[in-house]
Parts: sequence; C-alpha cells; structure tokens
Amino acid sequence: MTSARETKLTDKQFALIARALAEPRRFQILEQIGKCEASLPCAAVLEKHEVSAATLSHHLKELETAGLIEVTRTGKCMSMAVNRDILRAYLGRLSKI
Amino acid sequence: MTSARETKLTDKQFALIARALAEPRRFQILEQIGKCEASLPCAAVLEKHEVSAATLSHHLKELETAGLIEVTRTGKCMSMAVNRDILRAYLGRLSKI
DNA sequence: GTCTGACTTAGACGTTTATCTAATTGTCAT
DNA sequence: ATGACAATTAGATAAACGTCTAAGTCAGAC
Repeated sequence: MTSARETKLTDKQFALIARALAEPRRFQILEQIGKCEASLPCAAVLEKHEVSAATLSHHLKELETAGLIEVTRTGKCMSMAVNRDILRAYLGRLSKI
Repeated sequence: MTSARETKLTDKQFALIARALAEPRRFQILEQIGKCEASLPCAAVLEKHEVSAATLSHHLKELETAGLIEVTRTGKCMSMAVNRDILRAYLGRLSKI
C-alpha cells in the first residue's frame, strides 16, 4: 500500500523491531538489503557476511517477523526488500519520546 | 551544546543505543523520563515500575552508557533527562536505511 | 525418478541479559 | 557519630540469544 497514513505499531511489534535492530550483524544485513533498490537475493547477503546459512536464515526470519523486511520466494531462491512503512512507524514512535 | 550540527554516532555507540532500546521495560523507563520536561527523580521512576532498586539502577546505567539519558546528582538523589541529541542521531542513522 | 542447490529446522553450546537479595557506599539530618 | 534514606555493587540464577553442524524440505534440471 505504501499508504500516506502512518502505520501504527502495537507494543509487541515495536518490541520485536527494537530487538531485531539491536543485533549489529542483523542491522548490517538490513542495511545491505536496504541499499539494494530492488529485492536482494539471499546468496548476495551470504557473500558479504561471514556467517553460516543457518544463522543467516535465523536473522532473516527475525527481520521478517519484526516486519522490517518482506520476503518473496521464486522457485529455489528468495529475495528481500526493506519494508519502509514499518521502519517509518518505528521511527515515528521513537521520535515521540 | 544542543548543537544544530547533527551528532555523529560510532558503530559502537549505535549498537549500545539499539540494545538499550530493545528492552521493553527500559524503553518504558526512557519514555517516562522523556515525558517529564525537567529532570525526573529516581523515586518517581521506581513508583511506576514494579522492579527492584537494583534492577532500576542497572537499566539507568545502560541508558546512560548508551548516552540516551543524562544524570545529575544532587545530594542523595539523582535526576535524569533524555538526551535528545543522541536520540536524534540514532533516528538519523536509522532513517538512512 | 534422481541429483543438485537454496533455504529451513533441530539440537547443542557458550555468552549475554534481566532479575533478585544482600551487602556496601555515600549523603543528609539530628 | 548514629540513623535513615538513595543508589550502587556483588553474586546468583534462569531465560534468551547467536552461533554452529547435521539433517530435513522443497523446487527446478537432467
């Protein structure tokens, strides 16, 4: 939708996002996904980070559960893109402090 | 200073802030401190959160280490205020994703 | 079908974290 | 100094977390 209306986060969602961002490696992964305009394939992330596929899978799931990325699967491969609505909502809540 | 110039965060500082915000109770404490225009005394925080003084002390130190709050001590008591420069810097970095 | 390649799940291991109680430090008032 | 109060530190404990290896699933190519 990318609606103009600001997405509203529950406390639970907010906590999930905060936790997801709190792990440096996970944050780097998110940054990398964000740098790619289109969707980024998983293998490209693996190349950049010295981490096992299992660990990467774990981090991606955390990011997805938090709503920070959206995952699309085409055949064997997956691609990710940052969900900027959610990120904006997180920033919005933080900036109210 | 509350300079107009945006405060720059190192990766380490950024990680500290992210971690500090990731704990729901700690975030609530920060919100409470932020709501008070002036500085908030410690006892006022204790009243609002069902947590031991030791735990509160621990959380406040985390927030202070992250730079999110500034602590002033007058006699027995301490007061805290949100450091909005740091918060702004954190938001700034996040919004670049 | 069988193989290969991309991801996931399960289980284990060590580290970090939030929390507590108890003891300590430090400051003010008497 | 003695007592009362505010906050910190120390030490313990249980839960959560990041990471790995090994095994599993599942889609496409042959």
